[in-house]
Amino acid sequence: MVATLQTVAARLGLDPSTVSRAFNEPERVSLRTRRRIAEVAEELGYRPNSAARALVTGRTDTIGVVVPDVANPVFPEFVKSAQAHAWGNGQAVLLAGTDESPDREREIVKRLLRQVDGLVLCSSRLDQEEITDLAAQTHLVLVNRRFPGVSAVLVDATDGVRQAMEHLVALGHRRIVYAAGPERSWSDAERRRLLAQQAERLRIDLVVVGPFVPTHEGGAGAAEAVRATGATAVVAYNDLMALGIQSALAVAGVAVPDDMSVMGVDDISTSAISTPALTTIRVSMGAAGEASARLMAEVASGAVADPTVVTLSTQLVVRASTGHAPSATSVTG
Amino acid sequence: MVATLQTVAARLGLDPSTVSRAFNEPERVSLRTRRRIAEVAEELGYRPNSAARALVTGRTDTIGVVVPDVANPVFPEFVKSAQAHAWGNGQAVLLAGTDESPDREREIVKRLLRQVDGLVLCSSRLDQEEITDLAAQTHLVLVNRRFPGVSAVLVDATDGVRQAMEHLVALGHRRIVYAAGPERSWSDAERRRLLAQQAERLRIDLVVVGPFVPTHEGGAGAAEAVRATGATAVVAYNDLMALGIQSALAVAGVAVPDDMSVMGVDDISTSAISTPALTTIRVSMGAAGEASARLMAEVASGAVADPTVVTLSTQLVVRASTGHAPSATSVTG
DNA sequence: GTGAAAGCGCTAACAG
DNA sequence: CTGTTAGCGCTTTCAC
Repeated sequence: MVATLQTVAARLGLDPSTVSRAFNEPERVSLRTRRRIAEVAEELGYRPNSAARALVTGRTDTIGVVVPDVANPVFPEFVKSAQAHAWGNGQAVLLAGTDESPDREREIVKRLLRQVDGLVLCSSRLDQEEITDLAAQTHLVLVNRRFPGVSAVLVDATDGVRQAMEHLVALGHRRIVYAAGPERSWSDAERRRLLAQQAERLRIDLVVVGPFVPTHEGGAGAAEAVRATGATAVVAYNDLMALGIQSALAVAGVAVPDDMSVMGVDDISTSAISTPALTTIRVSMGAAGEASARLMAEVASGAVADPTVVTLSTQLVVRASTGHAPSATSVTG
Repeated sequence: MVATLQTVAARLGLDPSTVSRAFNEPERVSLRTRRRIAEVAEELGYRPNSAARALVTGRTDTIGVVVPDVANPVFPEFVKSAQAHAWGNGQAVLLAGTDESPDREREIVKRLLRQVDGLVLCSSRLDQEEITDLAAQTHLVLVNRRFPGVSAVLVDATDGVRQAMEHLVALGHRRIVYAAGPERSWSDAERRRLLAQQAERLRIDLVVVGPFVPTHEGGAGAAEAVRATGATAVVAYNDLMALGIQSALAVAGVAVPDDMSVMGVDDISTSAISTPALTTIRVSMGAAGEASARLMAEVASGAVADPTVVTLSTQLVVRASTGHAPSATSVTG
């Protein structure tokens, strides 16, 4: 038999409402009663029933976090940070993974919708119309996707991409290939755009191959196409792919960075300890998680939620995989 | 204005209970009415209010998953699998990380207790008394910890450890060091026990150093102590530590596996692509996640929940980090 | 400073 | 097959 407010109240000859107040508006209850209540509540092991509370207040103190793939190394850091900060704001986190499937994402969002105060959607693949619809029904924070009128946490790869391209050009590369990620991804489109812009500015060739599945395997599968372009350096959609490309190149007898420089995006923990260590454009997913949680907390506090866009900057981390200049024979420029 | 059962019912001149039945016990409602309800519900965008449902049914269709560290590479796979399977069973997953702190774990459990149908506790550091208490209040599944009368998913390292020790002995190692993990960890105690047992059986020396923090940094910090033992092979509490040890040994000019063999436990994804690739005792956290979700689903279905213990076996994966025999000079046996 | 009463949205007997 | 009724545990006016 679980203790409820009524149990506690009855035990003290009080009304449930008083006990409720003792927890929610302590200043409106005399110190003496408050203490007696605290004591009995503790003794009975009273814990508030969140469903009952949610039913009357309309708030669940829970947010939903939806990511494409929980096991993809970029997300754990994001989820960890988001969870920790949400918790600090009194919110629990419902986590779900879409397996990169829009259908699944739709289904998840639909089910989660009414049991959370807000939804954080990472790299959402939903249609514009669906996003609009959703934004009307709940508080929404988009990560890695920009949408008019909706709060978002965006990674601005401008700095990182500029540094990356300048780095490669300084090393003597004149033809660079981008191994693209998921077709409908906002991040991918953004990276293409920035790379093209820098390539033009620096007057070098940029060629794109893909799309590829943004995993280690996807990268391994991309290696052949990458080589076929005749480029001396490859920038992959993310570190996982870059690592996969490195592995496949190693198997094919292509030396990194001597025959081909490799670069990723994210700076997942493995990148620092791979061989060769991977040069990468660092994205702080922890910061992204924190920002998401903060936006959600503002929303929950009932603040007038003007859509807010938080932009996180990126930075090049140079490691061994782009360490040397390309060998003379492979330079085309 | 959000649509409720009442809204839908009113629109059709029906009673809310009929609409409720249309969703929960469709066979008790005529096809015609059911269709009209479906149509209006769709049109109004009706979504059930889970708080209201939970309040009356007593079930939240949500389970809590508590892990020490969301970003620790062993857990994402676990969480992913648990979430996916729980979802398949109609349950959402509330995720929380304890930061390896018992106090935080206590606090989390306390808050989650009344908003879930059950709790999956990974590597819990709670006191025995607290576990007993908790088991009385909710459905409990322990992962990596055995406790009388409580369902659990356990990793049986027996096979893996035996294979590991035989492998090392076959390579000529006669003195092996175990770099221990967290003091209060059931897994750590278990690994010590099994290693000692095998060492005795195989008549070789086993020495233990630690405890260390079970991270890459913790491993790096352990390297010196490991060397000081004069052992020719080290088994670390987990892959993260093993990788850290490898890094630190490399810096110190100790060749792996020539001067020292290194072995971990878990087979996290990084282990396969580190240099040298890490020999490890593979633990399938995905299987553990699935098993946890299954136990929780049984519990939720109201089945008489005899405590069930699921045991997962382990297997040695040999890679380069134990590839050679120890060099002659360093063999003591 | 505390009590009384109403109701959040839904389900679960029980009637009809 | 459908309507009626009651109530889950809590918060929130409104009285006193």
